Amino acid sequence: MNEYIQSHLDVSVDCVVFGFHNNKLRVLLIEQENPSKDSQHSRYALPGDLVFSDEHTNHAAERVLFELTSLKGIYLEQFHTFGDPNRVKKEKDQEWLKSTRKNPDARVITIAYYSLVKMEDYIPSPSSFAERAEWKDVHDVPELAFDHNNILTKAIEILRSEVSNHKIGFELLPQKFTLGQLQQLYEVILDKQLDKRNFRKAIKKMDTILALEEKQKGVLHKPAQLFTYIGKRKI
Amino acid sequence: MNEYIQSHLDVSVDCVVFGFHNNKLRVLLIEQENPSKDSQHSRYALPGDLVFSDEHTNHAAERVLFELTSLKGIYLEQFHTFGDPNRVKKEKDQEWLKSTRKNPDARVITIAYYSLVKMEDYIPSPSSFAERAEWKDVHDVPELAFDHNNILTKAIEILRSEVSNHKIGFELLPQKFTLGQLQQLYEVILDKQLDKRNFRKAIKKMDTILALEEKQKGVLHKPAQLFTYIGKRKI
DNA sequence: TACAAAAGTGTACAATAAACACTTTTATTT
DNA sequence: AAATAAAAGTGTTTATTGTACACTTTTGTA
Repeated sequence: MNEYIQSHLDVSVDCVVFGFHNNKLRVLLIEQENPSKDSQHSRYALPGDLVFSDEHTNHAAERVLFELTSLKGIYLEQFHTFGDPNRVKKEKDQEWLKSTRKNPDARVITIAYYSLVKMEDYIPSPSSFAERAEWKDVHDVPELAFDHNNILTKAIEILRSEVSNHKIGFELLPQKFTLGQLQQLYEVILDKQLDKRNFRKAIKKMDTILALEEKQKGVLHKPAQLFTYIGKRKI
Repeated sequence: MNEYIQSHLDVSVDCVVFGFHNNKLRVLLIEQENPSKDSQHSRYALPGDLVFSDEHTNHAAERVLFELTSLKGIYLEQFHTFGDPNRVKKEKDQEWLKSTRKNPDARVITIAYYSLVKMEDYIPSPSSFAERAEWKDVHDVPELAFDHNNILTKAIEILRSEVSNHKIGFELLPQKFTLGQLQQLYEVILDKQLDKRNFRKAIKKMDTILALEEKQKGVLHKPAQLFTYIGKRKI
């Protein structure tokens, strides 16, 4: 029988949390506390940390997100596990790990989760090793720690395919929204223009979108009717 | 900062390998070697084992499958990671682990992979702790070790949705196949009847299916034209 | 030569997707 | 009060795709 070298193998979770504001798709990043207090070395990362040995990985994702950003009770959906043995071996990664992890040399397998949140409802505030927690435009994401740029890319891919099927997306908007807002959200996520009439036809056919007896106020044009999403939350 | 209790957390891979024969969808199972040599206690499982600390998890899946079944060079696609801390804590699971693992009490997170193979090309033969390796009809799968019945269920779900989109499936058939065989395969996987004319219309529209200048031989009815799949292998 | 077994083939109808332009309503400005 | 700006709101036509449906052909065997 083989001998399994199991020392120094850790498991983490990373969370890709999407929001939408000012017509931009945003992702929640933290700035990792700078061990040497040399601000040159602090950098952005997805919120993520090690899984406790006795907790469900799904629970770990929720807990870690809360610990780093104070966002509470966010449902996260697992989408991929990243298992490259060298995914945390870059020099900068090692430097940071040495100052924070018990076994900085350990190889880390990470399970990635994603979520969509209404930015109005969740104001992140940093804690634990996060110096800052902030929403960044997905088009304006800097180089991230570890392989987090990869993870984000894969999350966006999945977000797009789910939005195309009208499975998710409403979670990013306020409870009451206009069809114009919903279309803009779709256009930003899918990165293409959609036909207004066809879009509205499709949305109105869905039985999970309810027209309210209420109109937009305080806009300098014809006020739009408000709608709400009454389907079961998928994300 | 939290103290991470990282002792006794292992990571494994489990492989769901599908085959097709005699008009049945089959899955490759191993029979775990019986530690007490009391044949009452041996049982079926998906091929799976711990990941080495320095190997890519994708590589681990391929290696483990080879070690347990001798199937070589099979591309496996990751589909889900199972992270319940109690997924190997049933009495029977513990009993088996005690006789084979260095840290039998360790919680084990498993990354599940699936693959489709031509049964004609791959004849499994057991090794390592596998007493036997055999193809079982998916409708006739016994109670499996750990949470492997769950894992299999999820794999079948994914297989169905990919086959519905004509993304995969051809990998289960011999290199040269008839449209009748392909339709039967689809019907078995999707568990529903398909219309022959509509099915053929759809398949012939695909540019990855090539009609050969060759006919079936030795059948006691009108021999069918043979086709082949020339698309890139997805699985 | 007739029988069994599966191969092979087309059309009509329904549903869905895609292209496309003008009128309406409100708040603000002059 | 009238003109303007800004986005809301609304239908029809055409193309594409999906679905339902039944008979003839070809081979090997009896």
